[in-house]
Amino acid sequence: MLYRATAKSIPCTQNTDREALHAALKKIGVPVSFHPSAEIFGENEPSQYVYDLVSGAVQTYKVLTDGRRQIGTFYLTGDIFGLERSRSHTFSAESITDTKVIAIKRSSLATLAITNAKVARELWVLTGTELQQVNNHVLAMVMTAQERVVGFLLEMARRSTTRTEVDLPMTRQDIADYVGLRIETVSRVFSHLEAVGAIARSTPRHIVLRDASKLRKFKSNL
Amino acid sequence: MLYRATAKSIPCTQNTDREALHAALKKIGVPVSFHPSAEIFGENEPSQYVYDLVSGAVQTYKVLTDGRRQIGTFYLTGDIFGLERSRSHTFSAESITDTKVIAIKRSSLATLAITNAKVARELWVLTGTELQQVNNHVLAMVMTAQERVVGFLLEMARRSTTRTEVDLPMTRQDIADYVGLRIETVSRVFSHLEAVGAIARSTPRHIVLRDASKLRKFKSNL
DNA sequence: CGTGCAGTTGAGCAAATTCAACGCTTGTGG
DNA sequence: CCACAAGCGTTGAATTTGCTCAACTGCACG
Repeated sequence: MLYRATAKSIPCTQNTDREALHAALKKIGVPVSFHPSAEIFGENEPSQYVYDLVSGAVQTYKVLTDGRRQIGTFYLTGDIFGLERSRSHTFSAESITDTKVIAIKRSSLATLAITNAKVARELWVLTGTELQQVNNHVLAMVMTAQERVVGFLLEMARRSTTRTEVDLPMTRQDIADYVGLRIETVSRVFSHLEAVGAIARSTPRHIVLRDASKLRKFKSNL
Repeated sequence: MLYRATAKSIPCTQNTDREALHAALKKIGVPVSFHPSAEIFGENEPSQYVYDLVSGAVQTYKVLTDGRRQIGTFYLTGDIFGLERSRSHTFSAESITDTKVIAIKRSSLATLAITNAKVARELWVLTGTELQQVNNHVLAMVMTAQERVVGFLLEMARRSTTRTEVDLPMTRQDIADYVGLRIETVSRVFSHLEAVGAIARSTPRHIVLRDASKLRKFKSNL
């Protein structure tokens, strides 16, 4: 299994370190599979495992008392999730598609981190990257509907292999709950982006970025 | 100088650990003072120091290309800020009021963390708490204007010594830029809260929580 | 005593939500 | 194989929320 490089934007850490981490985790973890919409862990559950996402897609979320749902993060192939300081998870996690992970016991990981300094630092980098992403999420939340959806699309494209085509594993509802909009608003933005020729849709889930520069103009901020 | 306990909600760490950290930082750091609105560090500057806030108030922020400003966090007495994984700061930091800090060289802190395991863990706890707070910030951003402002007030009250009275060090603009609303909207919510008897204002900055349960009803979520 | 800044308030407007209907695809049972 | 129900996505019209623009107050400072 070859892992996609996900930490290219962090200059102080080589991709090789990340790949070394994946390799190390593979040795001490066990493979687990999930069907779509399966709960991987629940909010407030003790956080016993860390997960290395081999294939598929996962989202973390919280359900508010008014029934609304906020999605914290989408994780794609090569991402590591469930790594939390606190004893219990602050979000729930569920598979979006058919998903394969390597589940690593926290205790095993702690042992590994002690013996392997590179692994320890890579885990530290990982949480730092997570913090940075959540900060960006806050920034996204003050943008207009268009900017949020475009930002989401560009982010997904950046994380995809092709960079110009995106296969969205999640529903419109998931996207809406991620960017903090209603499902209809997300749909309208998609339609508008297609109408002005910025994107094309073969199916609702398969998006082609026809004009990335035009797309970026819709999301000039930051 | 006695430090206020800020980590009461984290059961696995005693306040004594936090106080030990403050004491240790005081030994290896140097005291620095700032006038109001002074830049403590800038976005993208190399992060050379970590700061222990002795008195006053500090905010971190980012300025977007459209001129708007997003405030990341408000730091009050006893908080530690500037602790970042990356080589350079992702936010700017400025003093809100007259402010005294202990500035600790990153390198000194690293040395200390190696020799003192308790300090090392406390720093880890610190960043974890930060991540949790930013996650809460994302949640806040999908709430209504009232819920955001009430949430902000309750949070400030929780961090204050009295719990029922708040002396806001920041302007309405700062609050607005924190919760992602316009200054007028923030002002209107304050006025409304006062009209229904949930709060009282002697000056615009001094808020008395007259009816905390009524206040909490405005912010039922989470 | 005027000037400037912080905060408040009002009226009209724009953006996103709400409510509702409808199309497309998929899967299931007759 | 077709009928039909269910889920996902899209679209339209009315409504609501928060924003924009504007005026005005109170206070601090020169």
